[in-house]
Amino acid sequence: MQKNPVQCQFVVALDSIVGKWKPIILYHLLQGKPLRFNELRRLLPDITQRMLTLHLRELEEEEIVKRVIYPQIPPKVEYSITEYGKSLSPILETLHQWGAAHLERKQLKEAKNEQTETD
Amino acid sequence: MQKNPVQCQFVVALDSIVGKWKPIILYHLLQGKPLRFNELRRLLPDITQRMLTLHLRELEEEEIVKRVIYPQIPPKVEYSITEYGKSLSPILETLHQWGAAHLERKQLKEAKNEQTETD
DNA sequence: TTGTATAGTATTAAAAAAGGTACTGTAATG
DNA sequence: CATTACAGTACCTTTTTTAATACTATACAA
Repeated sequence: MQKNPVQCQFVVALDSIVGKWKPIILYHLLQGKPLRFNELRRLLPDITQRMLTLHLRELEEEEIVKRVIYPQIPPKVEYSITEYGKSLSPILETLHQWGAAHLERKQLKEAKNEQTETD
Repeated sequence: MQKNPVQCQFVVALDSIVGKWKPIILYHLLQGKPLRFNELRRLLPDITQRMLTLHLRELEEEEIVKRVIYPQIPPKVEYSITEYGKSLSPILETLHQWGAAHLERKQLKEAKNEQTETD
């Protein structure tokens, strides 16, 4: 990892939200309702337990996500967004909007290409 | 890559700016001045030619960066941000701000820990 | 007694990303 | 004549990320 100070702020921010599953985990947790481990699994049908664990640990480490263990059997663990984590909301929002526009643009272009090909 | 529609917009947006060097390449190009290949290399002292080429190609593919070849010898190629690429500006800006705050927070916390340890 | 649900861990394998080094061709410079 | 600048490409290795599978413990239900 380059130690370039200019890059740092971007990288720091991106590290917190990048990862194959982090954006969607955050998306769900930002809805506000705490979610249990298996609830998250069901919301991300293709994630493996290992990957979910790893990403949640990273998010917890950065105090973006809070992990609460209820000492019961069978075990219960709830994950929720922290106040600090909520500050990511504008970033996610901006990304989502840009992504949507980007997709639309791509699709328009593809449609145009198909048209000129059949002309 | 998960084909989850909820994740798509995030992933699409992130793909355009994520990569070990993309944010800093974009940062420099967003200054407005077109940059030559080797100028970029000098600005990113640790990047290899190969990595710079690959990232620039990806950015070009997405029409975020424009590549102009001047048929001279020695060759001259200029990279610049496109109008479309400029639309990434708010994302980068938001990320940069959040990253700066996140770093500050981390440093404050470390300082606090050191203090309590020496108490 | 077998199976289910819970929230994971451990181990190994595969795939993707990044890095390192050498090499191209042409012209100008020392 | 050797070196430098330019903008890369080709080939190979290392590192990182992701995936797959099996396993843990406990309690409850059929």
